[in-house]
Amino acid sequence: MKRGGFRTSLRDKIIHVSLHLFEEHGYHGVTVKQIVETVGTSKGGFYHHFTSKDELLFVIHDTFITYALEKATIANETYTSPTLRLQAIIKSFIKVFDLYKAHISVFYQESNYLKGNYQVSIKCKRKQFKQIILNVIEEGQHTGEFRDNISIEISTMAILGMVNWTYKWYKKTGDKSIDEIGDIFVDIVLRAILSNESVNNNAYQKFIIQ
Amino acid sequence: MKRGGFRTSLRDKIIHVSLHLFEEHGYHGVTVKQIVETVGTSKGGFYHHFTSKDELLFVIHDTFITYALEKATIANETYTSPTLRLQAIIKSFIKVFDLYKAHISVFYQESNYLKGNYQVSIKCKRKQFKQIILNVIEEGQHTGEFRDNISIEISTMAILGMVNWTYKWYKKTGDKSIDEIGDIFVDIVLRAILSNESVNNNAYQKFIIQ
DNA sequence: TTAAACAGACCAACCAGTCGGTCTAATCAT
DNA sequence: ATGATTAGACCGACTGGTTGGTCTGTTTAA
Repeated sequence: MKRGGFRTSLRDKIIHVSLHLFEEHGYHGVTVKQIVETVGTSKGGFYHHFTSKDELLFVIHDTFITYALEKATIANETYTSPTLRLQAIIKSFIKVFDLYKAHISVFYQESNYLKGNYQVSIKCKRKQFKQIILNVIEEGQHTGEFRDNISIEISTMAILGMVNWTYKWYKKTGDKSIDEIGDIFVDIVLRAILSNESVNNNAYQKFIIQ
Repeated sequence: MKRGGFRTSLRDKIIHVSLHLFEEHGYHGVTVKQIVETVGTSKGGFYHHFTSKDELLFVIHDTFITYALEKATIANETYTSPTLRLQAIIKSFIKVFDLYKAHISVFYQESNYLKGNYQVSIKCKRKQFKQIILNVIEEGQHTGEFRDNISIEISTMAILGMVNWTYKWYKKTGDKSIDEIGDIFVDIVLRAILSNESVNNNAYQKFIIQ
């Protein structure tokens, strides 16, 4: 049976199991022996599908960041105004948490253990993601939708921080859904960076309350 | 010569060196051998001052969180209005980054490797810190300074995320000083959560521009 | 028959922590 | 003042257990 076949392959099982083990105990807190025992396979099975434990860590990183980047790009291309774009990006990104919570946890906690080309590849995609937000804010300042008396760079990092940090506390069983959280984040961000003119227009109400 | 003497003790040297090694390579990426070689001491010297590598990690965590907690408490006690309090807390916290950037990096990247009582002790202080912000926002909503149509919990996490994330990107050599960054953060947060009445009062201008 | 999928014993390297010993400087007895 | 005593600071070879990874062999499916 080839990779991507109609039955879950051992490869996928290993990723799935490792993900949750890494999330709980950290990359270094989990041994390959533990992984194969939990999966119900052997060292041979593991190393048939992965060249190293490092590669497994990379795959986990890559699946998440690739997905997030794709969603952000789509959100960016779907809308034309910076306000709508920023809103869509934030909401699409926060939604990723429902799907990839475990990936993200591992991503932010273990990314500095990635080695060589693995690290280079991931860092590049991270940069692209940040750049998307940065561009939107810059554009919004030019069109006058966003106030321009605030640093683009710092605003971007503030937004990224606010959203990224969610991995530390978000739980599916919490009393706020990821959609509600996303709405609040959009509210906070837009209130903070929209220009006074935009706020006075219906623009603000329209986008926030939707 | 006793600990805390007028010359930097070996203990302090070990902490200082480990800090920067951990920051760059992660706790698991640094061996005790590397530490003692960099310091210019020996295994014996290391284990004379620390019972384990774990304890060293704990000490690093503890010095930072204890300091941050103390500063937040002071900021909280110095002012009476929630707006001023929140402003002071954010600014005091962001200032900690200048002093303890390395500690904070290690803190957020390795805290889940702390074991047993070490972990319990740190988690407790983290909770206290979060609670301080939570209380301020709650109080602000009661006094009417902050708008009350926004979740206290999510607002708190948004603020914490925005500020905490700074450890990922802040550099002393960057073109924004930590003070400027703090001011922007305060601006963003207050714009986002002040009630419309507060904004219309001079309160807003007064506090932001100071 | 063949090639991929998997099993599991095995290994070399590594690493946190130990332990007997040395050095140094302060304290004390004479 | 000076030799004896002592305690803390520090040294570094060594160890016991662990870990990522290998290798040879077996099963399975086409």
